Amino acid sequence: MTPQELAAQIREAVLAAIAGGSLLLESGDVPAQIVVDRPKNPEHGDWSTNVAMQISAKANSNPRAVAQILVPLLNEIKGVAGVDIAGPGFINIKLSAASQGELAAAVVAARVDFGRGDSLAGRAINIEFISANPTGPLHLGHTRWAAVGDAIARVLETQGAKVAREFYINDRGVQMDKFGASVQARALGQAVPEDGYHGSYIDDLAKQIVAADPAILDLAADARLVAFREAAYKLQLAQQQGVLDGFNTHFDVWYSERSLHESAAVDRGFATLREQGHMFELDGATWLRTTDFGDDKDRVLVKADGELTYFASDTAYYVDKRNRGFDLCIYLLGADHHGYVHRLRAVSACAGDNPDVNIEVLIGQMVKMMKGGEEVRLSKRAGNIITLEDLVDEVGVDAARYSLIRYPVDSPLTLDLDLLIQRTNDNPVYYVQYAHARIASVIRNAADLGIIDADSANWNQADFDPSLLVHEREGQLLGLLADYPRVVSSAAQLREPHRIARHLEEVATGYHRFYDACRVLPQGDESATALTISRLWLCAAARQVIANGLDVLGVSAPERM
RNA sequence: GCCCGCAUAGCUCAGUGGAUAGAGCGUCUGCCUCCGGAGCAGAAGGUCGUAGGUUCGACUCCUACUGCGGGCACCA
Repeated sequence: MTPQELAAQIREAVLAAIAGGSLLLESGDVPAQIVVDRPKNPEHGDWSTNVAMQISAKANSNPRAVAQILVPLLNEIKGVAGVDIAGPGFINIKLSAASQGELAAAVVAARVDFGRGDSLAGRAINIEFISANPTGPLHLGHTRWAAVGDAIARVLETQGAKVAREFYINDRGVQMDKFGASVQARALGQAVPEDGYHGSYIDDLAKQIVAADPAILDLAADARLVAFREAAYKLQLAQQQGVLDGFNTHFDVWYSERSLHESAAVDRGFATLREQGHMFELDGATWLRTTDFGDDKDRVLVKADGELTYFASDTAYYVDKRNRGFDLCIYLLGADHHGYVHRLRAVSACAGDNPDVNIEVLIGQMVKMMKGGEEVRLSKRAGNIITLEDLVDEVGVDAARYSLIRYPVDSPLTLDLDLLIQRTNDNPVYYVQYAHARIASVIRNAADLGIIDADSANWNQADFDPSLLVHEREGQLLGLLADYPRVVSSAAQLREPHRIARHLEEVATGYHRFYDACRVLPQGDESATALTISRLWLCAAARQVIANGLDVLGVSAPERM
């Protein structure tokens, strides 16, 4: 029995108590979702519910008295082995081994679908992240979003949402010109302007461009600058795309700011805002009255000199996303952009949308890196850039992704490179992957011994007797596996994939503890028993949950390490 | 000045109103004739920044304060 099924049965019991007159309550007062949690203390049973405390006030009673009424009804539920009242009114439920163990077969049968749900079915979600200028390599802040943004997209997809990962290419404006001028300067053997780009990658780009087209040096000055800018742009964008591909982060849409302007999307965006009545003229400029919707000042769209602001692009871009059919636009921004939250929400409102429904802005705090006990300073314009590739070269894609994902993004993150470089269980990704590889090894050995087929898809469920899984640590492991779908669902709802990583670490611990206490395969001249088979089912279920969870994080689940 | 985030063990950090606040690292102590020791078991280590409030119940929600990080543009 899954906790979801148990919750539904508890709800039935409460409704039955109301119908029978023992609880003086309207059926509408019963929460739609009964909370069923795993108690921290195993002595408190397999599952626990606080429903008695939730409804006691409305029933004009106290929680323990309500619990007393419910206990006999809960005892009637098939698969429930015991019900206790504890503390202020918790109801602790113990399941029979058979009922709890059935879950292993359910997991093995569901395979990659275990943990998926439909709470976001039918939603079209656009999630925009990284959106770096194509003027340099991706740095650590981008890398955090590459890992977390992709993981959020994957988590949303587990709940049935149709998700588009989108990268907004800031390929318009003075930064591009500075970039082109910097590359050109290096190609001509000149010093890069003070406010230009200084990394050694600028020299590399210059060399590549000249090597591919030596005639570029003979162009007239104006044309040459443009040629360098465009050539460097193409190379740098391709470099970012290649790096993200290797990082297992694949975008569905690469949206160029230039194309936004070329496609008249800006005009369409302005038309929408004008219809809604929030644009106005002042001092020769065109403004959006974002203060109507909580911004602290109104924002300029068109400057007095006729130039569009960057904010105009942002505004048009939002309207364009909505016109492309997305009912929710998620933005992942760095902490240095947090001032944008109010104005982006105001844009949504000015366009006639509901900011609480159609837009969501998540802010990721800074990533710091320590090396040799000192902070490594990050600077995009200075040479000393810590890039995505640097991190991956040092620790690999899996460890890089995992160590960035396992923390919530709203607190600053300090990565200790010296620790991450060590391939030890200082980095929990190895701990989780090790559990997966260990299970794979056990099942491989079982197949080699002829006990069972190597592929759990071919196992016969009739051989599996869940009632044999009576060991305390088998029960704890089953409980952790049963809780996985709820963890995924809340991770999706809260846009917090780190919850999955943390749960996988618990599952890995649960498996290692089980493995330590419960011998799976026969030893010496013993032969396989029904218990051997049942434990192999539990192993396969644990392996499936770890594999599914790692997949949501975009991290590999190795058969061997 | 205003806005956003954070403050939990020596360190790095989990903890979506619930029971005795957890993990890893570090320190100390145990467990390999046998399925992967990248493992397991145990010890020590906490006024959850401070003060109020809401609640049957607060690390969690609200208010103020203190400290730390980041941000304020007709820049991009």
